[in-house]
Amino acid sequence: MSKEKHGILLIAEMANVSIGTVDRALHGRGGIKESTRKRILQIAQQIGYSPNLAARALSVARASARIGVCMPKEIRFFYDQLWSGVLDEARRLEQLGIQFESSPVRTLGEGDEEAFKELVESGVQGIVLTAGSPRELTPLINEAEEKGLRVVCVSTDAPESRRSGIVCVEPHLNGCLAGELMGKFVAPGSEVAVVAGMLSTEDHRKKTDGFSERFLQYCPGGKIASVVEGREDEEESYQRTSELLRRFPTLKGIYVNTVNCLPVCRALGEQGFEGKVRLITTDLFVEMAPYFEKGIITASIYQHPYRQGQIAARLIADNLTNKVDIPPKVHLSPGVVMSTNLHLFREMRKVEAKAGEPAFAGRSAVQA
Amino acid sequence: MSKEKHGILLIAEMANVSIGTVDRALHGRGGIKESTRKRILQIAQQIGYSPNLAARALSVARASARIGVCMPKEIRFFYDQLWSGVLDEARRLEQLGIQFESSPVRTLGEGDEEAFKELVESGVQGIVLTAGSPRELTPLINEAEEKGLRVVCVSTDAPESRRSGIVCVEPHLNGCLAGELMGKFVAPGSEVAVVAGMLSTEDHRKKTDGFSERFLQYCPGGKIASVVEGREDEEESYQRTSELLRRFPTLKGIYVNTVNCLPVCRALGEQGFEGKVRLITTDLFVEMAPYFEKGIITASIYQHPYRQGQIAARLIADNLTNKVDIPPKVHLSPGVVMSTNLHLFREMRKVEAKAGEPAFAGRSAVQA
DNA sequence: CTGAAAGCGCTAACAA
DNA sequence: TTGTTAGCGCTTTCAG
Repeated sequence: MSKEKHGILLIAEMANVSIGTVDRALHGRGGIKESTRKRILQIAQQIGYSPNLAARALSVARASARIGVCMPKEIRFFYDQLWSGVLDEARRLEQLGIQFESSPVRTLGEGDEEAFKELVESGVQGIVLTAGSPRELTPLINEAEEKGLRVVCVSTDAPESRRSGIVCVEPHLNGCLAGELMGKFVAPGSEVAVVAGMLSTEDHRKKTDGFSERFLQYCPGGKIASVVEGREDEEESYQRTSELLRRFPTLKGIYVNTVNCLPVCRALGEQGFEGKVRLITTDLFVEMAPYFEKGIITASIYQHPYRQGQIAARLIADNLTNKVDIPPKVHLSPGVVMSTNLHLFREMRKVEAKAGEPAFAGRSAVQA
Repeated sequence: MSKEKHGILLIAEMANVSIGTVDRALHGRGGIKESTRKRILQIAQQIGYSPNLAARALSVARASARIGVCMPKEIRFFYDQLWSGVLDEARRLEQLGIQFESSPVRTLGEGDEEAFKELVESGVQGIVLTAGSPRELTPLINEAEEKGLRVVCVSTDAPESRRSGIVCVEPHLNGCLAGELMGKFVAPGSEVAVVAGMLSTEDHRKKTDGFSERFLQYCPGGKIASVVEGREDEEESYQRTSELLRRFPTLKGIYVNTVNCLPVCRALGEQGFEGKVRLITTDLFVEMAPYFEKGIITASIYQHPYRQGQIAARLIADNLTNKVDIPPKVHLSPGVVMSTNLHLFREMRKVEAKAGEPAFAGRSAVQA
């Protein structure tokens, strides 16, 4: 048993030819009689042949494909998860001879043009990109695509460009979900507020719009009392929230559509609003945990950063190795984090101090 | 150029040993002097060695790991998604020379012992299993594990067995999440009810318990008015729900913890309870869509069947090819389906008829 | 037009 | 304790 032949060799035997000939048939190379090629393809079809990519990669020695990654290298929040997703997937794809190359940027939108250019010049065939400055990147992306590179945006889009695909949770939908939830959490006729980052940011505006739209739909007689800008600043967010609570003492809910929710939690807690105001936040990181437990955060809208990274990497790899079309849009459904399921998210895992281990002790993580 | 030596061979030459020795050092295998191991690791470190994964995959996949799949072949609901997850992943893993073999059972727990035995006898090295009849399967699983097979349960567990791992959404947690949601949806002091399949089923009982526990915690003064058994029967579920609504006209919420929710929806709709009773269901399939839109279903707890399948397949494959440990438990966080994000779930996708295409033009799907 | 054979880097079984 | 060697499945070159 288990002595069965495989792949190309099997086909060769079935067709009574050598593996060289099979190879020629399979690759449409010249120097083969049309009839034998037909016969061979026939057989391949029939046994459902599919090539062993590892073997191929090994044989051609050069990587069968190189993929570049251009994403923010921030170590906290969201982007670390996004990277994990890409890297975990990269590790598996390396077994197929696909190489990944990274050209990280410091923070979203900071120097991403240079980083992108660098990748293009290094000759990669595909790029995973968080488009921090879409306007500036668009021409570069178009140029790259023209040259035959596949560009897949992840998390942050460059919608006007001709990128091959985008993997994200739509901001508008993100807001909508928060709105629906809020609408169902609070009593009809309630007043709620939104704490955004900066409304000038496309992303935050869309979330705010989505929220308002859906909230009003699901909360009869409800009202958006105010939309304040926290400007991504700790202190400012805290102040503005406090002010908000003073101005609208009967407020029933707050939606924070940026990652910067801790100041809001603090304000809510210190001023005795816990339990009185439903707080819906965005994204997830360890520091939020205590606020879930105290009941200050009612729910958070989770964007699956790890999965986004994973999917983006896969899309490009599949396209490059198997010619699978890249779907123009992959829109994930956001998750809902509540105190019950909080501990199941990757972000809540204790960072286990992992002693340096030989690079080769292959390990691969699984997302939860 | 390019005539340079690489990898393990390079190290071997630098250390004046054979590649065999290098391999031993790198893998912490026995039978090597501590001093030479040190020296070799030293060098590896220094030249920044990283293994050629393609080569490794090729070398190790020689025994062509074979993995068996034993899951219900039901074409609707949940299990079709579970299969998709496994099969999509299988397709990718086949590129690494891993073979999958299936031994489907008709419905959960029906003839799974035979199916399982068959797989074991066919000589697979790992099995993905939905343990429909855990009691009966346990000895078989133990026997298999004893022989060195890796058994990973998915979705339905055999907790008493020595299976290598389980991938699932915990039923208890499932109920808890529903309970927390319900507790936050309805006003304090509300009465709600549970429609279970059969309380004799472990799974349904745990869900019911979780729900009660959390609901009472999050809804001050709340009460579980009744727990009825639908017994997985259309008509019976309908009748019992109607009766329930008659007996408790002020009911504020219902939690259906089985897939069989349509009769409940019907009852609710026909008797004019839409909007008055918050309905939380379990799982997702197309026929539920209209009820979301009409506002009859407020939310559904989603168990990510596709992902469960995917992960289970990966765990075994990683273990077999890369010796990665199988985590004893992978507990996914259930998703929350609401009308806003409904359309983003796989279950809602139109089934596209795909014409047959060359087997080797590999295609692979991506989950959303 | 077709066959034979040499690797690609790594693992594992067997020798020494 | 270490070295040698036979593959893994595929590409590619060189002979027929």
